[in-house]
Amino acid sequence: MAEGTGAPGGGESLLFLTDEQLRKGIEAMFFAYRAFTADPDRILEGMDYGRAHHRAIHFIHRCPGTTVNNLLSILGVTKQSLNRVLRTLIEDGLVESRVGRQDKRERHLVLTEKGAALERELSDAQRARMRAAYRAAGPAAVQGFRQVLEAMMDPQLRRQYQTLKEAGS
Amino acid sequence: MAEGTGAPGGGESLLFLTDEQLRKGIEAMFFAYRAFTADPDRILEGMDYGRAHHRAIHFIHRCPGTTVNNLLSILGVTKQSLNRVLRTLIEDGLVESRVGRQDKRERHLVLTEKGAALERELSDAQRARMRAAYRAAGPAAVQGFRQVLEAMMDPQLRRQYQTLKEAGS
DNA sequence: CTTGGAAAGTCAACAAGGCTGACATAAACC
DNA sequence: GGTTTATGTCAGCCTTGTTGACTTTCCAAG
Repeated sequence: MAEGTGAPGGGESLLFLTDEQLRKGIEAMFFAYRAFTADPDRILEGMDYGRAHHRAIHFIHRCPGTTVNNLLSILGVTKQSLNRVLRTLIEDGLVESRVGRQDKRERHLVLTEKGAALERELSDAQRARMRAAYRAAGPAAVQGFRQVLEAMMDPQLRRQYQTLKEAGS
Repeated sequence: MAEGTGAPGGGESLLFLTDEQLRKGIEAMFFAYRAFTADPDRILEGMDYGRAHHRAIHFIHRCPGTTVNNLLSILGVTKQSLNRVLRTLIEDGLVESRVGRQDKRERHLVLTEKGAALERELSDAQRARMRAAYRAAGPAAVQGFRQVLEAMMDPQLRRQYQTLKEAGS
């Protein structure tokens, strides 16, 4: 509310902050997220897995040896919810659960070769779409894309994202 | 698309298309979408409504008088799924369903004053977050943000988004 | 050594919100 | 009159989230 000038020509225009522009951004997020999840969803349907399995597999791949508690805080779900997903992945031999060495209460999660193969299939599909979008939009747009997404996160989520971001290479 | 160099320094660097960069974009989408839906979810919890109700309310507000079929194709769910949501909104007096004049088979959906009030509360919260993110990132970043999101959509989704985008103002 | 508490697993029950299939009705169209 | 279209509805199923209660394991402090 009370957006200030709105008048064009005043040094740096604030026209990009109008409700109209914000609404377009909101709807773009809605439609883009649908597209974003469409490819992995398509691959997983038919297998007994869903989006929750994809997320677990993704982050276990990203953080090999992570504990259940750590995974819980990344995914933002309850342990009961994660456990159901994790159990099927372990039973099916996609994920291995190793008792911790120092702290034997902890379970360290890693993908098996079979799990890594599925991860590759899923992330290849998701990356292909992302790559096409990046290429079409160009490097400057990509930088802006990431800036806005990061600015949208709550500080706590942003910290988790940053930690992951730095952890990669 | 003239892939060309890949080598740094060669005119336009393609380093933004590495798997590493794509992964960061994917994880940014994941965390940002959580934040994106968090505020409306918080408002709706406690009321008997959920994210599905929010989506219906949003698009009925955007397209007043839209038919059920049109709403279905925007939301991308089955009529049974939408009907469950719509029925409660109509029963609770947030949405009005008017029999069509020309074609009496159609129902035209509009928000009541009560529905419009909830819509305002929800979209105010969502816009506030968006506005903060836009302001922090700046106009150039916002342009890139929208470009990448649009490029990510399937052609059919993009057409729906474009139609809505132009319809506004 | 005992005990408190953290980490993990499990069971039961429930809710939201997707889905399919089948069927009913009314209106429009041919 | 017969077919198609738009809508609504019933029943049942699945995934994925939730809470609450309880157990087991095991580190660590007293």
